[in-house]
Amino acid sequence: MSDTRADDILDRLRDEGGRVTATRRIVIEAMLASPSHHLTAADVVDAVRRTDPGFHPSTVYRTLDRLTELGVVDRLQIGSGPAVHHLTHRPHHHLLCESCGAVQEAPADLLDGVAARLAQESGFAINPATSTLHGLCARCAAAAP
Amino acid sequence: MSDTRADDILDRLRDEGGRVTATRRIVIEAMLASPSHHLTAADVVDAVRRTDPGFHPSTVYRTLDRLTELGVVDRLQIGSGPAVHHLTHRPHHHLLCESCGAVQEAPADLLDGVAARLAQESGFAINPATSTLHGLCARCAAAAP
DNA sequence: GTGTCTGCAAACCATTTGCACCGCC
DNA sequence: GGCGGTGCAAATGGTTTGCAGACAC
Repeated sequence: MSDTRADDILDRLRDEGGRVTATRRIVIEAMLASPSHHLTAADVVDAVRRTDPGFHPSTVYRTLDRLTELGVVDRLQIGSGPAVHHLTHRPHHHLLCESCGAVQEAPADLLDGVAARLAQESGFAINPATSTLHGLCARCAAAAP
Repeated sequence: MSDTRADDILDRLRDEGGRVTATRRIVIEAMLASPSHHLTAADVVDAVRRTDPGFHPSTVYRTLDRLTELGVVDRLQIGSGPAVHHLTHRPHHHLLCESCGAVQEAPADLLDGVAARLAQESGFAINPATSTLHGLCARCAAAAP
């Protein structure tokens, strides 16, 4: 169940010297329960307020910061808009549609060849978790010329 | 000379129905003269104010918008910070170092294979001009474990 | 009890917008 | 002279911070 998963995360948090609070449990459970896998801070606030109205944005930002530090959450800056977050799972890349704003996942090995080439040619080491390719999703590409 | 290049750009601007003003000439010349190829709006304001103190940020934003629309300038959102701009030249990708913030250019054909694979597998069409790969530059990768 | 979290308000930064005036075409 | 550009101030949106009280450990 997701409770188990939430507990695992909270245990990790405690192991790292963090404190397990009702607030944090609610945030993590909201993220686990969310149908979308790419939540803005505002999305999290909305979701959490269903359980606990009077919840404050700054708390979400601080909680997400902490969870990101901990490696439990990935934060992703897409375009100039708000950052999106998701619980860490298997590694993957992201594709952002510049027309409709949708984020989709791409296979983790997508950039392996590119990474090898870059490492050799320039020593640059790609970070798959935060490298987002921009472009047009299939739907929008079909709609545009 | 850069004057020639500035004139070319201003001519294109006029051809598209825009107006050639002293202000815009100054902005373009400042970008041509800048040692860095990746300028934030604030950088442009600073550069322009050396020629014309009392210059206003909103004008820079509007001018950069117009030039971006025109295809003369590329705008690039790197991380959560301010957007950077450069005059359009040969197509290329960008590499952002997540440690030191440096932006470097990568060969235009870097993602050709990836683009072909994505197009085939999911119909997603990469936009090379705005796709920035994140990671660690050679210097920072060597410094970190 | 002590150090971390939280609520709250205020500050922050990059960017956008509304409005009146100015000046290119 | 008409429309697009500019100066200016104020608003916006996302995020961060300072402080005082609350709570996990």
